[in-house]
Amino acid sequence: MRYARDHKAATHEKILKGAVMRLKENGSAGIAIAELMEEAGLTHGGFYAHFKSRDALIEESFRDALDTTARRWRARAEKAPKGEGLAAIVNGYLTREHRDDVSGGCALPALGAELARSSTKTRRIFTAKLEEAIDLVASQHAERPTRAMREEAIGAIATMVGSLLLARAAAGDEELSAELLKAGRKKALAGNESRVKRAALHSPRQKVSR
Amino acid sequence: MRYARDHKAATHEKILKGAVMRLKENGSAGIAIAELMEEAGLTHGGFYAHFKSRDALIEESFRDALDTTARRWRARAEKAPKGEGLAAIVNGYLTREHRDDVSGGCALPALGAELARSSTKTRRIFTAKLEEAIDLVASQHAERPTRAMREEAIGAIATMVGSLLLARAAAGDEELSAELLKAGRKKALAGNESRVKRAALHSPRQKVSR
DNA sequence: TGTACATCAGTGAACGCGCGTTCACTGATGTAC
DNA sequence: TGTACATCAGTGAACGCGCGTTCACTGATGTAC
Repeated sequence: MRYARDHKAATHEKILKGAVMRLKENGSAGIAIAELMEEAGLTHGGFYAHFKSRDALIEESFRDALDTTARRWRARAEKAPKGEGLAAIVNGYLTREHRDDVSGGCALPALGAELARSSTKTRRIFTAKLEEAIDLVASQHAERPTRAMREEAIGAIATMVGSLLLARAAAGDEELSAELLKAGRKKALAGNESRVKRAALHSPRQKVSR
Repeated sequence: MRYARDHKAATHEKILKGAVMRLKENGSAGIAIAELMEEAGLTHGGFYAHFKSRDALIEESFRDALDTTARRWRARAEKAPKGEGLAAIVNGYLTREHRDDVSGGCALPALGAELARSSTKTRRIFTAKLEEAIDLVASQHAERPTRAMREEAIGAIATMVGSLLLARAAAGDEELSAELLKAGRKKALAGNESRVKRAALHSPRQKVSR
């Protein structure tokens, strides 16, 4: 072969990652094959050696974005000290940095509306990943999970996603946008005051990978 | 003139309302002029007697969607009995009916991600309307608004928008989707238990116009 | 009251551009003998 | 070890389609006289 054994897989990955960034940043309409291939250092004709069609690429991009997002939630939770997992997740999520990093950030605020109109298959992947995230957030409490804790976890996730979505839309108004992040952190963590140090609410700038 | 005095304005409105529905349902990429005009009973060429360009139509559609959304929040709050405004807003918002009515529903979960990448002008309209909604929610308490109440209102709105967004994306899994709505209602109203009858949480099916 | 002209929302053919997709071809490397 | 052939990621011209936009034209009504 002309290239190293894993050369093709690497090119596939390169194209895919570019597509994921564009997908989150501009939606599926923002994915243009020629542009994507040029960015990967190739010409547009070669695209079809890697993907069956543009639609297939988009589907794979959704899947990859959701996978990556779920993996990050897990990593963040595992890294956090016992009993402070939720605060670590929330305070790592609702930051200015995450708000300003649409292409690299969480898939849910960026893709939620498009997910709602995507294929059944893609939406099944979404619900599976969301269940993972719910379990993960619910299990941040020391005790064993209960129905009430599951409900609380769902509410916290919804609050996080909604806050980030609105904070991004309001990004032109820095003050309002910052308020959205702060109120979101407080709301997402409300109901957990007993466990969470109030101080955590005031140190949202901590370095946490997304 | 060939038509009634307000005929042109009526046609303009008809095209616009169709565009708003498509915008919320499929995003700006879902707006096709020929299709839109056909639905309005006209041929595509006539479009330019009403709008300068497709982009101008999209901008006006964003504005109209945000206006309508703000107007509805106000109407719902005014209709509600004193002291139960927040519950009325939340329980009218997080319903299956609203979840399933993307084209007719709230603009924020449907357009949030696109708003983030729209023109400065459009985003300024958004922040103004959001401020209205915040004031409205914050003023649902009997007392006079405080900073803490403003923060709580922002958190409640973020929770509502996030819940609806995720409930729509999860619509294929009816159980999970219903859980998202329910947990969202609870979370949005948390911190207001003293004022809100717990019963309100259990009657989300009430008829409330959106 | 009647006639000529101006107006203008709407028509529908035509244009042009972007973009996804196809396809014959390239050329470096691996494999068979 | 050397030669012929197969492989296949990548090239780039070409095709075709959808769609936004333009434009000359229509025809019913209002207005001027």
